[in-house]
Amino acid sequence: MTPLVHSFVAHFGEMGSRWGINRTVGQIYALIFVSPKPLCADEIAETLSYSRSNVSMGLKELQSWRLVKLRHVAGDRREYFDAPSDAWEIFRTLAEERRRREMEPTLSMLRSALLETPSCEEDKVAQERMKGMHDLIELMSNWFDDVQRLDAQTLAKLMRMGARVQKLLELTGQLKSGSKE
Amino acid sequence: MTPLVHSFVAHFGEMGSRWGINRTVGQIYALIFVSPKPLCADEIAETLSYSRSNVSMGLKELQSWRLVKLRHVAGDRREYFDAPSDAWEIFRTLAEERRRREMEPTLSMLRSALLETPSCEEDKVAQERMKGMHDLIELMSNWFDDVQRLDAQTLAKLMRMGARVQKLLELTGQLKSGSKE
DNA sequence: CCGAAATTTCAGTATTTTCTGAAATTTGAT
DNA sequence: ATCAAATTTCAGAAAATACTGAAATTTCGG
Repeated sequence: MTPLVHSFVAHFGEMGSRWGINRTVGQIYALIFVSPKPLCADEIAETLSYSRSNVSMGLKELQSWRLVKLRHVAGDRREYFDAPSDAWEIFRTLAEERRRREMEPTLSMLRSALLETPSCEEDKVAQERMKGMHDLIELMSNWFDDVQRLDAQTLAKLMRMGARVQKLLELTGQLKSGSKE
Repeated sequence: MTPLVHSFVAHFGEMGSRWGINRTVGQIYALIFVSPKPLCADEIAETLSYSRSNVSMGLKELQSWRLVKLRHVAGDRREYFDAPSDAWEIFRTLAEERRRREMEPTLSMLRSALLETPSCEEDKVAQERMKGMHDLIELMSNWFDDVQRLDAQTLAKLMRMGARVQKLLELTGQLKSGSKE
């Protein structure tokens, strides 16, 4: 590993724990991400000094997140892995997986809590707060879904506009109300 | 704790670990969030059956995330805590803190990696990938910054528009190119 | 400024998570 | 079908993290 790659890999290892993934998984991903060619488990285990079985588990985890893809090399029985190199694609995948793993379970918990009949004043207040949380998460979940469908270029354009979108919104608001009158 | 509150608290405890926070911290937050009045550390420790010192640490953590606010009750020396109940405000705070804790360190690591002179072909490829990641994170970071300044109402409107924003963008694109010709 | 009430710190323990190595299973070329 | 190469599983060891209780510190009413 070159010093450049080493510092990238180390950073992802440390960051991993702030996310839900552990150090090993973070490092494996970083290594695959910057590698010019697909890597096999043995190469990864060797480079990072982890046991073969630990790497096997890490790769399973990364596959479950759809962050790495399995490749086959002609005339080689081993499994090779590479990562999509397009940052947008990675972001989409991550957003989608997180929605599935974090937002959806929370939404369903909130929905069933909101169906309960509050048994006291305390529960009434609790439900109000939960309603606010539910509505926001649902809104964001749907938004993700919509945005997921935009192509990278449009998405980038939108982001670069940033707060200026507000101006656009005001403008269309005026057009609408203008047409009504 | 009523059964309703209990299930909410339990869910946050479990979810906590998918985030970077632990079970205790997740539960403390959930309890404060749905409580109709500010709570003091003793009440929290009692309700959740955690030691007083554990609750103290958890509250410190939540304060560092700016998810709970310290309150004082007249004629009572104890510290009471409550949580902003506006879901949008919470989302903003979280986005801001995560940017600070996750995006900024990564950006600075990437920036210094990109300043290095690549020592081999492998490093060249690595830098290309890092560049893609850097640019996306920077774009998102700036976008967060912009969006942070919009009021809740505008933000909600934007989200509800979802993918239809694209139409708006196409429209303005036409207006612009139209005015040039 | 005293002292009781409250909070924080921290060393040690408990629990959880990660990691390994050996054994079991799967895979695919012959 | 065979069997060696490759992958996976899993029980237990190692490491990291969370939690407690006692002691230290801070805080504020008097």
